[in-house]
Amino acid sequence: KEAEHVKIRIVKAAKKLMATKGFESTTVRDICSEAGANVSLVSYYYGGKEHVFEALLDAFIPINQVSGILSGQKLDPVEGVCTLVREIILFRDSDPDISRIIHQEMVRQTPRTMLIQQRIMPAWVLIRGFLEEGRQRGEFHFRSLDMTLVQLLGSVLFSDNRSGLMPIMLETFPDIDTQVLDVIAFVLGGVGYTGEAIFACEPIIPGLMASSCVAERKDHEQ
Amino acid sequence: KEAEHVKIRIVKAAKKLMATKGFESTTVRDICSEAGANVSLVSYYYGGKEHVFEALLDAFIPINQVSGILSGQKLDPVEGVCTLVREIILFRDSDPDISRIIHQEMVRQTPRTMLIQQRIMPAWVLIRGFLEEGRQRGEFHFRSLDMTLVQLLGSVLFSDNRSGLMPIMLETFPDIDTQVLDVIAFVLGGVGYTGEAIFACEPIIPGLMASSCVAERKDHEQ
DNA sequence: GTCTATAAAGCGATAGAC
DNA sequence: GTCTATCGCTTTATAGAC
Repeated sequence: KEAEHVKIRIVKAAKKLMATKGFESTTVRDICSEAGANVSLVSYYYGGKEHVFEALLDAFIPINQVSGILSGQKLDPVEGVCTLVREIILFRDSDPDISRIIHQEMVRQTPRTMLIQQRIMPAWVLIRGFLEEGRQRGEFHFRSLDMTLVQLLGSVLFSDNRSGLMPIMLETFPDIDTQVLDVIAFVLGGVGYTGEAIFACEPIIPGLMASSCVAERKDHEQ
Repeated sequence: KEAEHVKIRIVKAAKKLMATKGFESTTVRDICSEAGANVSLVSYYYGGKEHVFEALLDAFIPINQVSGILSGQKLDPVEGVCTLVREIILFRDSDPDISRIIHQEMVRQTPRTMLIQQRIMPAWVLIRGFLEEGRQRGEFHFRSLDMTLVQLLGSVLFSDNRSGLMPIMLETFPDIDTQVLDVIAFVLGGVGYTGEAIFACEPIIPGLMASSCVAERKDHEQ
C-alpha cells in the first residue's frame, strides 16, 4: 500500500475519512495522517481541500459508464429499472465510502452539492425515463412520476444505512445478490408493477480510479 | 417574534441554520446573529453548541407522542403502516428543518448520532412490528424484514429531497395530502400488499416546543 | 441578563530549507 | 518532492464590566 503514489494515497484517505466524518469535519491534517503524507502535500498536489474532494469524485464515481453501456441496449422499462437498481447497489457494495459521501452531500445544501448532482444526474434521468415509459405501456401504475422517482431513489440510496445505525436489525445480513433482489422487489412493488421481475441483466463492473488522478501537477494552476 | 425569550430564539435559529448547513458548519456566531442574541448567551443558557443541539431535539421531536397515541389503538398492520407513514410525512411537512437534521445525522457517524437514534427508534420499532405482523397474516409479501424496513424508511425520509436538489423535477409539486397518498401507495406496493389502501386514519398533530426549552439555567451545570 | 474583550486552540495554506 | 515552521484566520468558550 505504501507503494502507491502519494497523490493517490491522499485522495483515498480523504474518501475514507469523509465518508464517516463528513467534508468539514475531516481536516487536511487528518487526511495526510491517514495517507502517511506531509500536510503540505494537499496544497502541492491539489491546491486545497475542496479540490481533493473534486478529484475524489472524478476518481471514484464511474461517470457516464452506466449511461454509456445502457444507451445501446434498448431495454424495456422493467429491465431498465432492474438493471439500474442492480448497478447502483453493486456499485455501493464495491465502494460504500463514496456512496455515503454522495448521500451526505445530497441531503444538505453545500458548495459541493452541484458537483455531486452533475455526476449522478444522468443515472436519475435514465431511471425517470424508464418509469415514464413503463407507465405509458401500462406496466407501472403510479400517480406522480416525480414523487415515485424520489421514493425510488430514497429506497435505493438509504439501503447502506444498516451499518451501525440500526440496533434493531435482527436478521443476519444477506449476501449482495440477495440484497439486489430485495431492493428490486421493493422498488417494482412500489412503482406498481404486478408482473414477474427480470433478473437476467448483466452486471457492469465499474472501473475505479479514473484517469484524472494520475494527472500531474499544474492542474489547479490554470 | 422579538417578544420570544432569547433561549427559545437561540434554539430556533440553530434548528433553521443546521438544517441547511449542518452542525459543524453552523457556528455559534451564526446562530446568535440569526437569533439576534449575543454570542456569549449560547454558553450562558446551554453550556455549549452540542447542548444547543440536544435541546433542539428535545424541543422539536415529538418523542413518545406517536407511540403513545398508537399504543391504545390496536391497529391492524395495513392501518398501522399507513398511519405511521402519514404521521411522519405530516410531521416533516409541519417542520422540514428538523427532518433534514435527523436525515443528515442518520447518514454519517457523529457524536450526535446516538441522540437521534434514541428519539426516533420507537417509531422504527413500531413500523417493524406492523411489517412482521402483516407478513404473518399473509397481507404483506417480502423476503427480509430488515431489508424491507430500511427501504421503507429510505423511501419516507428521502421524500424531502425534492427541494432545490432535483433539477429534473417537472411536475408541479402536489399538496401534502396527495404526497401522503403517493408515499403510502409506494410503500404498500413495496411491502407486497395487494389489497386496498386504508386512508381513514386520524392525523396526529404533533405538539412542538416541548417543556425542556422553558427550563431555566443550571441545566448544564450538573 | 447582556455586553465587550480576549483567551486558547484548531484550521487551511504556504514560504523556504533541503 | 518532501519536509519544518509559521502565518493569518476562525472557532468555541469565558472572564469581567455593566
